[in-house]
Amino acid sequence: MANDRPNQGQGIGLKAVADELGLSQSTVSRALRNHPSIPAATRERVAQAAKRMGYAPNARARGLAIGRTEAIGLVFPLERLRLVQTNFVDVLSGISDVVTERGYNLLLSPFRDDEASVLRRLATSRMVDGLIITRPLVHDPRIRLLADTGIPFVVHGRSDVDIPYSYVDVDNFEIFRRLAELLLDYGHTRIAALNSYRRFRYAAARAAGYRAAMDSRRQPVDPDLVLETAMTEEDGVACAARLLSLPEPPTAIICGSIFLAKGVYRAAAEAGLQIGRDLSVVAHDDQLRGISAADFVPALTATQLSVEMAGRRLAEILIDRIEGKLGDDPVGEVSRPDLILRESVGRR
Amino acid sequence: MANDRPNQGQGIGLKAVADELGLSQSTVSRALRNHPSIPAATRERVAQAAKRMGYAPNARARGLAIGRTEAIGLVFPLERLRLVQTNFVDVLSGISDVVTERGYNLLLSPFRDDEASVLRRLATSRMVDGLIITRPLVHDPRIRLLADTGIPFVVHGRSDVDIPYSYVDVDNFEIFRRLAELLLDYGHTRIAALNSYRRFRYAAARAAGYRAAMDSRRQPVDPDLVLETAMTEEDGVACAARLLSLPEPPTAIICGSIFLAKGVYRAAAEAGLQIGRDLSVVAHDDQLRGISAADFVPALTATQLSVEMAGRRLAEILIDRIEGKLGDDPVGEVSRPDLILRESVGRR
DNA sequence: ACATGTTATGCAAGCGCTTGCGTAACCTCG
DNA sequence: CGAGGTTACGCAAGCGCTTGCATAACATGT
Repeated sequence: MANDRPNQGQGIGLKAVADELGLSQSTVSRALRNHPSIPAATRERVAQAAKRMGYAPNARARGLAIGRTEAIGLVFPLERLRLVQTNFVDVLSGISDVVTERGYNLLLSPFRDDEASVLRRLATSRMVDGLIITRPLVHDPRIRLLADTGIPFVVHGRSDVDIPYSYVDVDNFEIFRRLAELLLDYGHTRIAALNSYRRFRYAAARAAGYRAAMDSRRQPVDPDLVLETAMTEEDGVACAARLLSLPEPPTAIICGSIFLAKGVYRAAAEAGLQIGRDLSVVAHDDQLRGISAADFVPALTATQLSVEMAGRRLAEILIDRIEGKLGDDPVGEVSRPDLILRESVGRR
Repeated sequence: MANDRPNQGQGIGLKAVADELGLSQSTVSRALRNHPSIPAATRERVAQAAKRMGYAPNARARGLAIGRTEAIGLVFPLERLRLVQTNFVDVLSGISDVVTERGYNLLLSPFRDDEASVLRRLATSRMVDGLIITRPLVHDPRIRLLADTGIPFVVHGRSDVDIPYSYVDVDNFEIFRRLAELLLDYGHTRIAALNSYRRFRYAAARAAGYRAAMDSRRQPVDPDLVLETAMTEEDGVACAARLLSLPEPPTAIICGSIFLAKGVYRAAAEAGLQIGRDLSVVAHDDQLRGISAADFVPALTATQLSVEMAGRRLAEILIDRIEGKLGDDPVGEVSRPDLILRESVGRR
C-alpha cells in the first residue's frame, strides 16, 4: 500500500465523476479533453457533472501520465530581485503573461550561489518542462549543462558557445554602434561609454559596437572614457562625476541603461551643465515601467526596445518548443533597436 | 500503452540503478532515502552507483507516490512586481531562502484580474502543497476559498473572517499608536498620518492605532490630516505638499512606509523646512534593502520590523504545516515593532 | 537440532491520470 | 438478412516512484 489515505476528502477524481454518470474513467477523461471520439452530447453531460461535482484534475498524476508538467522554470540569482533598479521584473512580467495565457505555471528558482546544481536538479528531476536562463556570460557554461540534460531551454541573450541553442536577444552591437555614430554625426569625438561588465556577452557586444563606430570614423578610443559599471542611477552619478572631472572631459556620453542616464542628468545638473547644449547624452532604453526617456528634461534621445516583449517571446518560444510546435532546430531572434531622436543631443 | 517513449534517453531511473546493482527498486529507493532497514554498506553502494550513473529522481512520479510536490505557491497581483518601490521582493527573498533551505520549490502565480480562479486551480490541482497569500483585505474572501479546498495556506497579514487560519503579521495598530504617542509626548497635537488604503486590513489597523493614541490624550482627529495613499516616494512628496499648504499645517507627520518618508523629506527640503526642527517625521520601516532610516539626513525615527524575516516565517510555517510538524490548529504570529529614536523628531 | 529472532531484501499494489486497442451495439446496403 | 462499417465506450497497461507486508537466509538460545 502506498498511501493510507487514497483519493478522498476534498479530492473529486475522475473515478468519482465516472461512477456518478455510469461511464468509465477513460470516457470521462477523453470527454474533458475534447477527444474527437466522444460525441458532443456525452461531452456536454460530462462537462456539466464535472463542474457540478467540482472536479479538478490532479496535476501530479496528469504530469506523470503525459510526461509533462505544464510548468516552466526561471533560474536567476537572488540579487536580481533585490536590486531596486533592474529590468528583471519587466522580463518576468512578460513571461508571466504568456505563461498565464498558455495555461502553464512558472516555477521560480532563485539561487544564492550554486546555480549549476539548481539548474541540474530542475532539469533532471523533470519538475518543469523547460527552462529560461538570463544574462549569459561571453562563454556561458550553463548552456552546455542544459543541453546535456536534454531539457528544452531558451536563453535571454546569446553566448559564444559552439552548441546550438534557442535565444531571444537584442542587437547590442548595433545599439552602441548607432548611438556612437549619431554622436559622431553631431561632431562629437570625445564620446564616453558607460557599459556593463564585459564578462556578460551583451556588454562585450556593446563595447565592440562602440569601437566599430569610432574606428569607422578613424577616431581613437580613449580607455579613460569607457567605463564598466552597474546599471543604476547612483552609478550614473558617480561615473559622470568622474568623467566630468577628467582633464579633457567628454562632450557626449552613451549610457547602457536609462537608469544610468538619469544619474548622468543629475550629475550634469549639479555641475551646472545643460544637457543637449553643454553635454550630449544618449542611452539605450529598455522601456521599463515607471521610467521613460521621453519624460526626461530635456527629453532623452535613445534606442528603444521592449524588454517585456523579450520576456513574452522567451516564454512563447519555450512553450512552442515544449509542445513540439517548433522543429528540432533551435530558433534565435534578435531584434534591432529603434533610434528615437529627442533633445538631449546637440552639436559639438 | 500510455507513453510511446518510456523512461529512456537521458532518464536514468530507479530501475536502471537497481538492475546495475542486482538489487530491487524497493531497496534502491529506500537506500537513497536513508531508510533505517537498509544496512550502511548497501546504502553506500547504492549512493555510489546512483551518483555514478547520474540518477535523478523523477519529481512527477515521486509527487504522485508520496502525495506531495514539495513545492509551495505564491499568488499575487502582477502589479506588485511592477511597482518600483515595494516591499514585495523583500518578502519574496525571505520566502525563497527558506524554500531553498528546505528543499522545496516556489511556484509563482501572478494574476492580472481573476485571482479567485488562479487560487482555486492551484489549490485543487494539487500542483503545490501549500499557498501563501499576501495583503489581505479587512474581510478577505480568499481565506474562505482556500479553507474550503483544504490546502494548507498561510496569510501575510490578518483578516477579520470567522474561520481560523495561519498567519504572520505585525502589530499594525501598535505601530501607529506608538508613533503617534511619541509625537504627542514631544508636544505635537497637529499630527498627520500617511496611511495606505483602508480596505487593507493592515491600513485599517494603523488608522485605529493612530486614533487610539489621539483619543487617549483627548486630542481631536482632524480628517484633513489623515491621508490614504500608495506607499511610494512620489506620493510622499505629493501628500506632504498638500499637508504643508493647509491653512493650519501639521507639525508632525507619521509615514506608513519609509518610501513615503523619503518623499516627505524631499517636500520639506523644497519648502525650506528643516526636519526635526520645523517639521517632525516618523515612519514605519520594513527594513528593505537599499534604503535605511538610519541613512536619512537627519536620521529618521522609526518603528522597525524585518519584512524579509516575515517572508521566512511564512514559508517556515507553511512547510512545517505541510509536513505535519505543526498540530492541526492554525498558528498566528504577530511581531511587535521596535521603536528606534533618531533625529527626525523635535519638540513642538 | 529445532523453534524463534533478526537482518536484508524483494513482491506487488497503488498514487490518478492517459491512451492503444478491443468490442458490443447499431446502422447501412446489396 | 448477413457482411462490413460506424459509433460510443470500456479494459487495462503504463507513467516512475513509495511502501506494507512477505520471505529467505542466517544467527541465537536451549
